[in-house]
Amino acid sequence: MPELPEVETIVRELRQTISGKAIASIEIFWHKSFQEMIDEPYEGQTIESIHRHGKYIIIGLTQNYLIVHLRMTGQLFFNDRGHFPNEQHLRIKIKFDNFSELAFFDQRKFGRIYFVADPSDIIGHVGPDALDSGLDEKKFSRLVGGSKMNIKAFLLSQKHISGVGNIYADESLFRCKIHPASTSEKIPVRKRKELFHVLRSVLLSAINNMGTTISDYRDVNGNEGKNQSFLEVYGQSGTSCSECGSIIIKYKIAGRGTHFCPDCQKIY
DNA sequence: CTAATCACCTGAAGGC
DNA sequence: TGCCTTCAGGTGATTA
Repeated sequence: MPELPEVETIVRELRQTISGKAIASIEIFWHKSFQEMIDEPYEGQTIESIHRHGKYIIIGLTQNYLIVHLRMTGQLFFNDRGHFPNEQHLRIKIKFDNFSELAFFDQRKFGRIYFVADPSDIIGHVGPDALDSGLDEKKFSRLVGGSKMNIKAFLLSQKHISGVGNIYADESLFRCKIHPASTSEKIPVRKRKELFHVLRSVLLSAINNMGTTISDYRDVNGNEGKNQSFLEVYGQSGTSCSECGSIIIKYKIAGRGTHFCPDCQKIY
């Protein structure tokens, strides 16, 4: 479900809702969802910081960390009433004082919350965040030029650049007029740099729109995003391309449903 | 290094 | 209505 803009939206809301709160207890309803990597007490530890790296949420506690990955259908909801109207798919509750709590719902059970001493235990192998201030067009171009993967697979692999998933990969490649099956290293330097800027602008405007809700994504308050009405290719197969009028098509590239305009997007 | 396939899970949608 | 197949915003392991 969530890619960088959805996770960023959640992180910003978590800062508003749970910063400074002390953990009273954690209730686990699906054991695999909670990976306790260290034998330390989390009770009494306070939420000191909340950050994001790619699609991972890093919650800094007094001594240790909670790392959250929502995978396909994970959701984090905050409330201060002590219960939810519908608790189907509820996997974990992090309870604070005075009945407030952060709940992790996850229909497909792929998501995880890890309790660790060091975030790099979980995200050490993850590449730079797509919005990392240390990443520039030159570094991005060099990363793309060093890969023989097709560009769709390159963007989806989190080890080169992290945070990009299926929706924003397709949208960025469309806006850049690059065919998703293009070999990364064959894309001209000029186009690689253009892709860097287009990718960032696609991600930033999705953040401004509070993320994209296709089916499951909701923010911490249960609200849907607004970015889905601005998609040009994702989920648009059969409609006409906004640039040339050709029919947007969908087929499997890099093992994923991939949407693009067969006429606008050039293959390298 | 890259590519393909399976695995992890549940539920919605489409074909018959 | 019911059964069967396919697909879904992710990623890690395994096997060519």
